Amino acid sequence: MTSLSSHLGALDPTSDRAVFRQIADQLREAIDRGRFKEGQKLPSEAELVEHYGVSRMTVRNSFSVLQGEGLVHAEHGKGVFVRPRPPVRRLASDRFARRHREQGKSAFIVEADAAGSHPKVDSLEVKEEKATQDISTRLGSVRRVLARRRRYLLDGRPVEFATSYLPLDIARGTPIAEPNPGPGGIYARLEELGHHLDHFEEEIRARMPSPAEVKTLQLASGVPVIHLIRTAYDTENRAVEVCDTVMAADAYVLSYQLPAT
Amino acid sequence: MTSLSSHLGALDPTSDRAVFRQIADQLREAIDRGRFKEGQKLPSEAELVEHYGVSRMTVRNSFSVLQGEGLVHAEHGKGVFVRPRPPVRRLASDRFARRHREQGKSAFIVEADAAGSHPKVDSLEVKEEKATQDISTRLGSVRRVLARRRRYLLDGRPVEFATSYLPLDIARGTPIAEPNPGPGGIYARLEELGHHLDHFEEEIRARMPSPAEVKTLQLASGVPVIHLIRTAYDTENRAVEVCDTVMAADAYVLSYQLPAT
DNA sequence: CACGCATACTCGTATAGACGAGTGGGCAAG
DNA sequence: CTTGCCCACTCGTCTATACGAGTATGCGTG
Repeated sequence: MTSLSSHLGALDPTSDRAVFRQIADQLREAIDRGRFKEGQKLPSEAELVEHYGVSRMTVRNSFSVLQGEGLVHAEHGKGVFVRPRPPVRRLASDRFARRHREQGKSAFIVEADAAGSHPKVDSLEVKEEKATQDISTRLGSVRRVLARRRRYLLDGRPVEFATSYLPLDIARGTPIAEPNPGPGGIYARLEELGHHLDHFEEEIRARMPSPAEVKTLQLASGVPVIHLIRTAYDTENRAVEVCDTVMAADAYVLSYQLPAT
Repeated sequence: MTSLSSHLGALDPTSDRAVFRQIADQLREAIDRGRFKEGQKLPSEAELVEHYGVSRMTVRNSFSVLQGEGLVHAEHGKGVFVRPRPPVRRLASDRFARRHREQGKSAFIVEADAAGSHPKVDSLEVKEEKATQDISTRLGSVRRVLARRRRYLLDGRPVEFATSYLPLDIARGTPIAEPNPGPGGIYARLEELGHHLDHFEEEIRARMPSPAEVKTLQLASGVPVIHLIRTAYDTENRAVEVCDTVMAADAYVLSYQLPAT
């Protein structure tokens, strides 16, 4: 009677449920019940092979099910672990209100500092480029745009990758085209330039990440991304900026406040 | 020279990239380039085994990578197909505005009809039950609640599963406790009962579905869910309803309009 | 023509074995 | 004691094989 028996039961050979699914079910239930806690190591493949009397590929198949669900992750040479739920970043719908634009630091830095995290922004890239069909449509048929790319990290972990697109006639030759646009970010600069912001429109999708996104955000398998596309409109109802953001879904909760009118 | 060669290249034995990843890469690229179109069948496992000269498990491993990315799905006895992007349902942030509450039919039915789809609502369940810790907190420490559960289908496909929770002192004995609450839905009834709605708060998360959610929403592998929790507040700032919604992420785009003030 | 069956092709499940590579601990040499 | 190597244990990759089960097609029988 190994210690595994206390957490995991036996297989039901009469069940028509596949063996690897039964094993995955038992592991999932043990995790849900807290028998295996966050960050804790699950039994090794070899141990499960012995416990259940199945082949190694069957056990690996079970693990791959749980990986796909985002419940566990494997580390080469170490073991398979219950995936810890990282602290989430809450994005409130008023995060672009003017009153948050006073300070010199970016909203991301200020907010993360307040939450006791160590924020960082890297892979800054600012360049002019051809607009994609989608961006062009959103900005009102512009051909070329200024693209500002940056990646946000929290405590060393990349959590978000964002690109802002602005029409060249607005951004060229202004602080917006500088790597550091100054206090209050590009929205403060836009208003200084006479483009008074009226409202934002945000589109939200969720999907599995592309291989490139997995790399950039160092995503574990089984973690989707939230894809947010924000368009900023000025008081003349002209789209002055489109911000395309891809976030690690396990690190974010988006929050919106809506009037009931 | 089989027809596969026109779409798929050869393996690079000198690469340190795993063979199954190289195969997945080639298939992914062929799909991205449109060489395999939506709904189209990919080469069978046996064909790829022959084309690449690898074992069947290696080919299956490639397919499982693409399945995890939500790019393809397998059908037993038929083949592996490029997963079609279903038509998405766009949820606008003004979808609960009073002006949309006039008609007799539910917002879901009206909207889907307008889009030319065939909507359906099923698995209606209305019952009193004990509030979970989370729901109780959101509703302001209530012990028991009225729960209204329903599932939404579009053209026969389940796309959304929602549960509304209301405090018993508000809902008991009212049309809200009936399976069909009448024109304008429960928000119209709440206002008739004197609970004038002031604003909503929506929390959005994305994650991989639980096995139960996979079953209820008939989700293909590699499709995340959007988890939306909406709280409705009346003019006295009391939470009068919490609606917990799980949506198939490939069927939805959420859209929010935000003031820039 | 209609039905039913055989068959071939598809993916699903499972076994057994082999070697590679990352990790960490213990032991021996310096 | 410190350094460095070896070894045991971990997961990663790949092969070869077997049988099961769902699907589609064609052919022969009635």
